[in-house]
Amino acid sequence: MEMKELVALCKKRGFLFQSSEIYGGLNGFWDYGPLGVELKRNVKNAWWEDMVSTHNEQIQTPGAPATYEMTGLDCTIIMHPQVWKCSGHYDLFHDFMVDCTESKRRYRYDQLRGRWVEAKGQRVFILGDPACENWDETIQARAMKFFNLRGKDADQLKFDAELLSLETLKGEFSQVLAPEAKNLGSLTAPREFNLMFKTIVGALGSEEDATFLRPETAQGIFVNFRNVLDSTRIRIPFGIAQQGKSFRNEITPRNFTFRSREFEQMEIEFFCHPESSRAWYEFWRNYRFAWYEKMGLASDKLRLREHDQDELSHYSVGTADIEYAFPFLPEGEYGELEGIAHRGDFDLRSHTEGKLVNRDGKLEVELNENGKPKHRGSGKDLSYFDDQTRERFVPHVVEPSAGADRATLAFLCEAYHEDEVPDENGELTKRVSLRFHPRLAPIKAAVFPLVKKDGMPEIACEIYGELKKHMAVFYDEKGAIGRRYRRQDEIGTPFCITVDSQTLADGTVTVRDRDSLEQWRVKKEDVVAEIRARIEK
RNA sequence: GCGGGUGUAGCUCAAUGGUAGAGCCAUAGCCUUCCAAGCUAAAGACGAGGGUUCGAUUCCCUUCACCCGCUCCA
Repeated sequence: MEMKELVALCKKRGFLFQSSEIYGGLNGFWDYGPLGVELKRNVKNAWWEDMVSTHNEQIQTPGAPATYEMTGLDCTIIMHPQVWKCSGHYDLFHDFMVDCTESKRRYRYDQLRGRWVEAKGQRVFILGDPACENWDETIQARAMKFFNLRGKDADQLKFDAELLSLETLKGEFSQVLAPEAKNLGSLTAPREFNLMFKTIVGALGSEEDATFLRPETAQGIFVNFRNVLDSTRIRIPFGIAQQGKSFRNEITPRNFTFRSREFEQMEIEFFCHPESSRAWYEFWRNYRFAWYEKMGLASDKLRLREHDQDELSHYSVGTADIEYAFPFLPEGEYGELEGIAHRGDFDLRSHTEGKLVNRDGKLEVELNENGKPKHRGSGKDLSYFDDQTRERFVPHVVEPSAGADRATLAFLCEAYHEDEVPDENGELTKRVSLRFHPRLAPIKAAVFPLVKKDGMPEIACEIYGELKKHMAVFYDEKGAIGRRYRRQDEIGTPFCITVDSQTLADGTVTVRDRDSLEQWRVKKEDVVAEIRARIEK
């Protein structure tokens, strides 16, 4: 399937529109249409039901190390600015970048390193490529080339001993050779890329009142950890779930809704004893993977990828991504649906003590030049006291963090299906159907009178009314029956119910299955029970 | 943010420095007894802004969006 076809279908049938389309659109923002909103809500509801509201804390979930409790929260998008300083986002999301006007490449300012070198009476600062494996070798080779020296003349190069960050040059780049440039001074001054959306609280607010739209929902859970403990009788191990919008000022939004600037997350922060955190991490990783399979993603397009040690965030003991082979990615590549991160006690401790950094494998408060905490914590005790063991500890956190829009997009991609169906003359014609899991389908059933006479519309309307009390249903009496079936196939309606002449004789109607095209007869008063049973199956 | 490409109706495609045309889809009606049939009617577009011109969808500039590659991706 080409991504183009899916994008076209999404627009044609009202799943997704470009935001502000009549004004030309806005890069990185998308609107859900009448069917899209139902689909996405079904995805979010399935997640919430399966993870939170139908979770039974009295029974040990298969694969779980123990029984556990689940509860929820809904926190604000704008939070106290200190939240983002202690979480690390403030520092991490303020990247300074330099552009090379010669090679048209962009580099992270803090990642560029080089050495001063003198030869032929000229002193220049030569940068290595941030991706290179050996800085000294790379810089040596580039210096030889720049000064046009042969191998035997290598001793003419006089290097300063130290490998220096570009930051030490304080913006004076006229003698700098950029990593892929041939001439000196091709780098622009460092420019700030703010990945968090900034806004001002208060009508007369100034820059000092600047706040940020949250770049993740997780922090709302951490800062409310104490509130949840104190207002409920919940005991560790337990999880707090939250769904909601987050915002990241992505440099390059791309690939339909996959990387959007405004997106919705479905996150769980799971709190447990440090000693069992590894086991819980493994449980959540497998449990969440199985959920996507259960909801219909093909296992050969899904992948569970453990991050390498050097890829891990500084506070994480382990992270795994659940990835899906999106059709817009090259063959063999996968895109992230959900990350399951072991976050240790980084978050709770940061919000108590101040922003932490990893020093030789130990988390310590990051200090500023005066030896004071760089970002002060709340000072509030976020530890946990276990009455059974009389032990006090800071819980460790396992975080399954999913993208609601990415999951919705994956379900759309997976559902898209083309096949051939015989028309009324027995000739094969192309059919497009969206094979959603019935729980996710925006419309669960459609009701048709076969023809618009003999009282069939009245009976169909009656069945429609009964179904409508329980689910999203569609009624259609317009046009040929085949056309009505096709329309429902294209929006993924799993069942079509048709009133025909036999209904008038024996009170049964036909139920048609979207995928197999099979039809069977059901008493009209049993239709609601029949459809509900099949959706829940 | 850089380079290349593309913007005409919901979709596919025309034509034109002087009233923008068709097919499909969708809409309403007729007809129709199970998988996009037929007939009728009505509806629908030059991405946006500016310039040149008597007149610009067409020529020029800017901008926006999308696609591909690079960059970025907590």
